[in-house]
Amino acid sequence: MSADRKVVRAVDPSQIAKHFDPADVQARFNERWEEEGTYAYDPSASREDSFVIDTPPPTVSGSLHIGHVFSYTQTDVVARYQRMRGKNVYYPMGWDDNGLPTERRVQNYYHVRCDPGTPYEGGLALEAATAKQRKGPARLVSRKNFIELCEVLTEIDEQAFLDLWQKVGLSVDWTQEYRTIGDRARTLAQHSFLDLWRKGRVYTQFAPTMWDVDFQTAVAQAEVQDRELPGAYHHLEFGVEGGDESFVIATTRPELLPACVGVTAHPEDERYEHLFGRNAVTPLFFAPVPIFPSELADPEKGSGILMVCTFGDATDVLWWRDEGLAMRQVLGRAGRLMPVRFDADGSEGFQSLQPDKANAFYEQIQGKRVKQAQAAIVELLADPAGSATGSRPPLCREIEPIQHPVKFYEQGDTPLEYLPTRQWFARLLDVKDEMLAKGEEIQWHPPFMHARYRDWTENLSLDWSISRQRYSGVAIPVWYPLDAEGERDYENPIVATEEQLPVDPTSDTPPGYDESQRNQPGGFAAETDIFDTWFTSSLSPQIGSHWVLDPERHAKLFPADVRPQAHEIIRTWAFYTIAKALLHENQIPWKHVLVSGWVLDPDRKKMSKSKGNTVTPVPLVEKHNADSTRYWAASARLGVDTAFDEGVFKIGKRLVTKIFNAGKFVLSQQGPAAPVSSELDRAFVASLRELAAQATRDFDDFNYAHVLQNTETFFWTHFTDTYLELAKPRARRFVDGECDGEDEALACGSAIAALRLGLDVLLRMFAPTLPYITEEVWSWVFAEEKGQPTIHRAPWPSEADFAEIPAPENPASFDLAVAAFTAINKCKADHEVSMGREVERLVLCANPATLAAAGPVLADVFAATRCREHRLHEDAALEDGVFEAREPSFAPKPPKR
RNA sequence: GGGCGUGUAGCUCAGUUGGCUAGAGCAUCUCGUUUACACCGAGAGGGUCCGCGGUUCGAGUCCGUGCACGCCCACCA
Repeated sequence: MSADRKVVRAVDPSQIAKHFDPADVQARFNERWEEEGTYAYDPSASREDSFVIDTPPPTVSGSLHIGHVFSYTQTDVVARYQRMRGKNVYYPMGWDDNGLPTERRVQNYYHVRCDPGTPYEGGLALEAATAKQRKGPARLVSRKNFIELCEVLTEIDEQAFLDLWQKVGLSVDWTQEYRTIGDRARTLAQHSFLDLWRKGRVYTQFAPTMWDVDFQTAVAQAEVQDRELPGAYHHLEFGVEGGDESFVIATTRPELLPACVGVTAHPEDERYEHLFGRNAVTPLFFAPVPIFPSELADPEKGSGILMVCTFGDATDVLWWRDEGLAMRQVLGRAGRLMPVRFDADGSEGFQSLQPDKANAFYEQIQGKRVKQAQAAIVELLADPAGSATGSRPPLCREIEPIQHPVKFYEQGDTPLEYLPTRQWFARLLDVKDEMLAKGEEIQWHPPFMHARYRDWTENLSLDWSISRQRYSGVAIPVWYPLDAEGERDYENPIVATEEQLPVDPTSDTPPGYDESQRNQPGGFAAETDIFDTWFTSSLSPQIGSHWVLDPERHAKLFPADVRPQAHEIIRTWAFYTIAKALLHENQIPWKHVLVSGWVLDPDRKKMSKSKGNTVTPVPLVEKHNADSTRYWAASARLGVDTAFDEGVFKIGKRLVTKIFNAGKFVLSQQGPAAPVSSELDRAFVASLRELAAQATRDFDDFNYAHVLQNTETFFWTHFTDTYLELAKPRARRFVDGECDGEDEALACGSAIAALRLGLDVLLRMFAPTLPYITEEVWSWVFAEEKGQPTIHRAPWPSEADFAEIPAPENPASFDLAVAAFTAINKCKADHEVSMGREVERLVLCANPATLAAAGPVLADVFAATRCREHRLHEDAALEDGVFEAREPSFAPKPPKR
């Protein structure tokens, strides 16, 4: 070897820990990454050079779930890839800490209820309620105290999430943290409202709305879900005014009988045709109500004729509106039957042909909740005195149990009711077509998720109800003028000015008024409602970009590149975010939606607290390590639900250990610095190059799982099990003192260079998924050698890594070497000798073409298998590329030292 | 009731545009251990690719149909 040849810088393996210690490595690098701002967004970079992520702000009041780790890690893998591609990655974290879920958690945690009538108590600090306290009535606290409790608890909850994110190594830029209850989010949500108001996109209306009687608030169509519940048909006999006819209706809600305002059947139903235009008489309350035909009545269902109430369901609302029926509201906002009076002329809304009897009956159900009222009215219906036709009891047939879908607020426990209330709405029905067009412009991953959005949008039937009668949230920036009688003028609300934002109408004064005029006739009154929490979170891209607060920044961050999210909230979060971007700026909010799948329990059932099959993430991440956990998450493709399998964590752990050991071996090889020149090395590099190209294509399509799988397979089968073993003897020649000639030096140097290139490229390909082990191995040599202190800012492998290296003479060289290597290993296994055992001699057989083609790499094979003497034998019967090792004789087992 | 997805080895999953003599890991069995790694290595066994029908020279892959499971949605009589 010539004297001027440089020797590669190698690590001393004794300086490296015997085993990989994840806890130490995680702590060390988390600190360093934060110090060095490894993941910081650079606001000066151009839009084209940036990659913008609209991170889902987790609902902090929800419990930590293994699904969080799963989906957020998947996004992080994409973020890390883009960063290595040289993109300036904007990767923020927001906390969704306003809205009903927060309130519900506060109510449960402290066992309190908000009561706006209770006076404020300064310095109120509560502990989590004890089991004993929970048995008693909830403590009433003022609105202000309640909101303060929300603040305190969400901060605790946010810390738990933050800890988890750091435990799994999310490469979030923590300087870009936001809260949906924070000032910026408030300002922008209120600005959104102002903009929509100016554009005529929001309006207020008194109308029947879906109402949760426990939370006592309106809810939107998107937050409603059906639950299959047992119910029962009750068959009630109705009379007909001015005759002795009767008919029987079937109802599942007999308690709404006093609210009956009409009766309907299908127009072509011969049984009831003759009744249209006449009045029916209700049992118990003797209310005369019109009988009208409707296409919506199904002759097959129940008895084919049914009662219309204010309001039993959405169809009742339609009939009530279309037929101009009376309003007889019996159900109050708290879900109890309100006091009402029946009289002969209906002057108070409740007409009855026999008011005394009607009132007597009603008194028995008044004040009861829906379920109790139902039980009570069933008893009353057995009383012949309540009959509208004669002396038979009006409940005329056995109660028939059924299972039927009932609407619930998705966070609620009691069925929803339709109550007439005043609400704010955003007009979405008239932009359906534009919404659908925007959906086409967005790339959905996987593509079938687009159908979820399209179906929901096409079937939208109500405008978006954006007001909530709650406390923790962003205030609707509106006041109402009061007339001389002190009545609110809802037609002419006073909307806040941009300069006032963020504004709280309950303490701030509307423009042109004086605080002394609050709640005075001729003065003003505050809107006390808050926004639906989605009204704020649908602005997450704009909250990140600062929107109107910083137009220059907004231009660089909006629209975002990707929105990662779960599929069950396509109809809410994705849908509303698209709506906002459309209505405000006629834009799409992001170019790609990445829809993650779910983690199912091992029996492929959805995990839920009630089933007790949830997995708590923190102990799991601690038991395995961050990289293994990330390996598990990144193994699942987008949109695919995965059964939870702890075995996958173990495989990840094994991979991490292997990377550690392979890295230690490769980087401790000392030898001449030389280019990759030997045929086997060139063939190995050629396959590595192909792997990298494929991985880049996959990653550009967000197919991180494919990249991981292919890289892992390559690492194991092409690198550690084969190439590393085949190149090992040659790489060691220098240390073994067998590198005297120039050719030997070049061959040794070639092996070391190719091993290092293999490790270097594979580390970078693993880096997005396994940030800790790759950073650790990177830090031993590459960080200094390449002048890049962190692998997470190193360039993603590209053609540039391979440009200097000549293509192999024969592209099949690598596979041929492996085939020969495998044949000799199999021979050793068949003879039950160790892989390391020396072979005195053997005969390697293959067909003539194969043998000839493998010529240039066989020396490495014989060296790796420790064959001292060998003979090649042409056997034309063997297929191309197949080797067999025959007639071996093995050296004696060396004595144990 | 409508829409979408899934169904491949005992388990968890890959299988691009139809070329498969169907793969990987785990688990099982056999063998092997001084020098990167027992958190290891070599080898073996294991499958009517959910059923049925069709298109094709050829189907795990495309079409039709049925079944099972899951999810989303739907007008509570």
